Amino acid sequence: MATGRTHRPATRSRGIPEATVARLPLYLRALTALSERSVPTVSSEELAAAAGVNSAKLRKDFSYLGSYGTRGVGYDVEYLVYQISRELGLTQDWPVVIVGIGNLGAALANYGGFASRGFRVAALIDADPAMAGKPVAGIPVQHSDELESIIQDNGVSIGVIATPAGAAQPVCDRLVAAGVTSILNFAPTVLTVPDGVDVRKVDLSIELQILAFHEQRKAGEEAAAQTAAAAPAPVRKDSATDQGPDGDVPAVMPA
Amino acid sequence: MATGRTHRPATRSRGIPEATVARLPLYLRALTALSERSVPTVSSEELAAAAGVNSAKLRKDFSYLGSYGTRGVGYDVEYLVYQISRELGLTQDWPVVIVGIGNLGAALANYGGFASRGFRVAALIDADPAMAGKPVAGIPVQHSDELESIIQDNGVSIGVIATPAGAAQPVCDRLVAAGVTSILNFAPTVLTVPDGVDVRKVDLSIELQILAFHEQRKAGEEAAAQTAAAAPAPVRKDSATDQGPDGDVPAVMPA
DNA sequence: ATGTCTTTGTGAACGCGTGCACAAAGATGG
DNA sequence: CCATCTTTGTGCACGCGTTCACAAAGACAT
Repeated sequence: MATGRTHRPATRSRGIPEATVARLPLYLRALTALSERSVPTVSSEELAAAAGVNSAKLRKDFSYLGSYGTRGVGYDVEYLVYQISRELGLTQDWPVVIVGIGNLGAALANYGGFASRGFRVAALIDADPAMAGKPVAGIPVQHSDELESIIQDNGVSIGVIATPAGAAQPVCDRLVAAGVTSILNFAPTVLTVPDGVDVRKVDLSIELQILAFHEQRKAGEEAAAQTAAAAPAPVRKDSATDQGPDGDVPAVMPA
Repeated sequence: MATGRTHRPATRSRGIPEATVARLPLYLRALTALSERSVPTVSSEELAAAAGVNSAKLRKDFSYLGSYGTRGVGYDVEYLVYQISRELGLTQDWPVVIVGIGNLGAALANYGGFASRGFRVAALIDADPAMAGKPVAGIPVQHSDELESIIQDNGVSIGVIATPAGAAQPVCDRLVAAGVTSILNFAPTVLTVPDGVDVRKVDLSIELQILAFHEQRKAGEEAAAQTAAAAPAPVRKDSATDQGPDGDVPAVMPA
């Protein structure tokens, strides 16, 4: 999972559990595919398989939205698409700004999945004056000086941060001060925001590290002890005898 | 959170809870920053603040790894960096292939966070023959025909999929058949893999939709009923009286 | 109209994750 | 060597999320 919500202790928003909200876009995507194939109805079992979840979980998720199914038949695809879209707030248009137009920012600007779901890239913003005016994905990049006016003129409430780590917090502060209340953060930093502002984080490096953990387990399930002995472990600092430079003695659990 | 693990029912890997594993990279990043500033020790309170988590949670997380702290003092930064790195499997080199060198794939290839953590981009692979040989991030792109041999020659066990949605499952199948057992998927699709293969998913569109949900709640906490009445809701299919085309009558809960 | 069959919606049990609160451990000063 | 102070490590309770299993509801055939 490349994401982690920034605290918010599972604030069950109006009775819909956070875990359910996180799955709704998944259902929506599967339903949209069915809709394009003109499939009229779908059972919880089929839809769950398409979304990669347990069917009981899916039914419970939908039960939080209301009773939208028909027993013995299933769910009306079009109707459900509309209900989920409305619940997620996708029936309205969300102007979004992307700050930091490097490789990743450019990739995001070109990403088609935004426009198709009610998200509109209102502006691309970068701190580099040389970038200003250059079109990326058909939109001219604007300089960060104009950040505040862009936010206010377009009524932007969602900001995407794709800057280097060091610039993320200052940019975040300016976005929030200008009126942004939801932030998607791609910079590898912990952002501090006031109450009432939502932050979601996408961290590519963390995802890989989690994969590496499981990979290591799979690979070294039998040869684990061997590698542990071979790797040079830093000596644990013992405050009483701490005078020489760090040695190469492998750390062993003291008795 | 831009990620969601693909089932694996919280498989507590060797006693370390999945939730803890997901936080270890966060601690590691904070610790690395401290290490660069030559800070010798850190308390759970300080480190927790830097990582953006509760200090009790942090201590419990570390307790799964062992007793690496000193009461009254805190944790030795260098020692802890090593222990977490080892636990995550970052003391060894992980060759990684990136498949699909579009905007996103190129951004990933250029992303510095990989190399700095023991991940090495072994190859860039794309299906477009016109891309073959073109250098991206200093690495020449190779054609998908060579996917299997690249995987095997380099002993790659982690693959990153940054292709369009339609190509993701076939690419995934080929990766798995060639020996890859961990996949980081950026394509907006549910991947089906055999047991023993880990899949993590990063979905930009889903993250934005979750933000939109909370944004909508914040914005329309008082004007909710109003917008619901204004939006044109598709009529619910009533199987008994289903003859005309869809009307515009707002759907209302039947008595 | 009645019976059968399918599929939903949900009550209930269970397990994981979180956070409190405190005892144990060690450092530090006199 | 003893007292005090800091900080870790963890037992415990609570709440969220998941899953099972089944009753209720409706479609459909006869």
